[in-house]
Amino acid sequence: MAATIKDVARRARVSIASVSRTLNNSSSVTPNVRARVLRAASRLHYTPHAGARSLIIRRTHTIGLLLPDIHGEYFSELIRGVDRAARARGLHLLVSSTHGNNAEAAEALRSMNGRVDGLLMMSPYIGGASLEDALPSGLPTVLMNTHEAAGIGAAFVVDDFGGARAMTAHLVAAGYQDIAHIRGPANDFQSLERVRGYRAGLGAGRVARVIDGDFTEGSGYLAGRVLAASGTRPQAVFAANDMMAIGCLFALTEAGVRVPHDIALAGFDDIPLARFVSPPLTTVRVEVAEMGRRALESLIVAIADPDAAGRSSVETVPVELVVRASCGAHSGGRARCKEAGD
Amino acid sequence: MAATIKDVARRARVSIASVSRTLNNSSSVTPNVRARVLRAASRLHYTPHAGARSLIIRRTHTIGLLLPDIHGEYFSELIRGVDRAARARGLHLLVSSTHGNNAEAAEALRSMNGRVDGLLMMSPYIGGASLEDALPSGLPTVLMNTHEAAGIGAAFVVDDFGGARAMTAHLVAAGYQDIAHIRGPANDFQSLERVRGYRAGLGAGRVARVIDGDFTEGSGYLAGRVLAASGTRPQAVFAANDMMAIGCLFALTEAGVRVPHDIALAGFDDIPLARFVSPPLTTVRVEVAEMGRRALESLIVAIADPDAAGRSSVETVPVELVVRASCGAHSGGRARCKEAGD
DNA sequence: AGACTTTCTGAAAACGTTTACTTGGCGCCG
DNA sequence: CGGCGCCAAGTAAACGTTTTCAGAAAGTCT
Repeated sequence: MAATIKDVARRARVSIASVSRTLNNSSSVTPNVRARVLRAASRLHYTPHAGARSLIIRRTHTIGLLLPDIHGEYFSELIRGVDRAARARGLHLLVSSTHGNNAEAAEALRSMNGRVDGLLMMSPYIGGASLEDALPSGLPTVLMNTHEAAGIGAAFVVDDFGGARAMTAHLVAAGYQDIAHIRGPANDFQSLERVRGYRAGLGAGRVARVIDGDFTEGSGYLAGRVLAASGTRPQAVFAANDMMAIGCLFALTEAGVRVPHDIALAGFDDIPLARFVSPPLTTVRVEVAEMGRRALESLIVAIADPDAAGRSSVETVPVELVVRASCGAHSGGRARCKEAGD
Repeated sequence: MAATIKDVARRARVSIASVSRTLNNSSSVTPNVRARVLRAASRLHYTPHAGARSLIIRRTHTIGLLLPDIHGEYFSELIRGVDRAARARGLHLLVSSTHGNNAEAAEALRSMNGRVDGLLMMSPYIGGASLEDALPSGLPTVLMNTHEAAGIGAAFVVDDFGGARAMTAHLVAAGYQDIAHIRGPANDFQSLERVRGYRAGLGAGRVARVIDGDFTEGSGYLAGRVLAASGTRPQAVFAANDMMAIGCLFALTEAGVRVPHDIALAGFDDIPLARFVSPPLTTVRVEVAEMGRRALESLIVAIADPDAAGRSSVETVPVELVVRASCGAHSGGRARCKEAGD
């Protein structure tokens, strides 16, 4: 159906080589030939077949983006950062999500081979077959938040441990004795790091109290219900991500437990939503869009210089404590506390 | 670097045809040959080159997704809907954003030719060159919320007019006389439809009051500031999308104007965030993920049956009024009623 | 005016697959 | 015992490009 370069050549009464040359103005062609080709191409609505083209020039101008999920504000932000950087470079994005399933991830990897110039992957999932051998060999790859970071290529990992420790320490410093933690899934690298940070931040005297969750709002809600009904309600709750913190906030509010008056609350990630809930959520800011941008830049240099790709540098992405009203330790004591406005 | 089918063939001492046959188990091969091929393939870490493969089988198992932007909850939801449906069908997604720039869109379209089996496009931008002739001919396409919907293929358009009219009518029925509208950008199809719906919903007696915006939270904030400072403050504000409504809400709250007590507020889209702000936002629900899913399904049938693609059916996606506290007309009459939903 | 250089164009190979066609070996039946 | 069909495996064409190489035409210099 679609016109090929042959059709254009035939119509312009030239060889396909001349068509190619005019369209890429690679080497000089006679004005006459050029005009004929251009006219034929536009008449036929000719659009080069990018697949065939990339087969021979060995460049697709596409990079693969493999994420555990593409839903939610966290990944949306990440994609945004990657997309901006990619578009600035004239690159396209082939996205895929693995849903924590390593077999699916391997399958996605296979089908990306020959379709992308490089790969940006985030795979915090732990367990199952290693990803390393599923990776098409020779494909430049940059990892994000992946525990197998070493040995593949460049990698960026968020300072989950440091952030969680700092947040816990902050709550401790604010005077809370009994601080609970709603954790993420057990097979998630970041989740583990945050638990570790929480434990480290508690210090020696305090006892850890960890509630299971899975990073979803629903699991946070459940945890909140349990906490509200519990006889031994903690003084503060630190959720391993913002969505769980928000779910928890809803459960608490519903149960008549006021945040931060009755219980302090904190999250992790600083998703855009965090500042919109009431009270605004104290959290740990992760510049996830920025991480995406940097990861892409790093991938680009790895693509340009495949030899140096061996140096597997792991870069830590810093995080920042964002203190808002929900933890009760807010400096200014903002007037916009909505929980009183019933 | 990466091994090709030839390398496998050489190592297994068979022809490349036999390799292909074993790997796709298309026709029967001797157990002996089969074993040799499999062993060689795994030894060499062979992964088929998807680009070359799709060149000859004329199928990429990828669909292109072209959106004005990929940022924000609205598009995130849309992508989610498309992604789920695509992954259920074993398809990949090649995403691109146009940022309201039709030239960029045309460029993106060109480079998608030969890389995708079909195209899912949302292009509410009005003006500039028509998209119709930028479309690679013969590429199955499904449009969403695009004013040029006719003549290209199947299309889905949200009932922006109906939703806006219903919302305005709701505010009128709630007793508000003076209802302002914060509109979206002037060159956006949906934006225009919503203004039109607003005007229709006002009815005969009332006078329209339209404030300019551009669908961003910032523009809503500005509008809110203007309104709060205005001597003739309206009784209700209907923003053309939720993000502007939320920006407006912040400006109003900051200026000490209470919502809904002093002024009613409503948005459009029902993004996830809408129910989290306080007061929860009255809005018009658009099942945007569902639209994405349906659009993809529709695209799949168009791909499978390219002949019938000519029937350019335009399907209207229904919307639904979601009344929460921010418009002051909530059933219970009090602001604290929490709207259920997920 | 002849040889040499320059410039443009076309033929053909290459990219990595799939697949139609061909070959050759083997058993079966007449 | 010879032809016939069958089946496995190999050869080569095809997909739509880019690019190298060679050839031809034209211009330039002595």
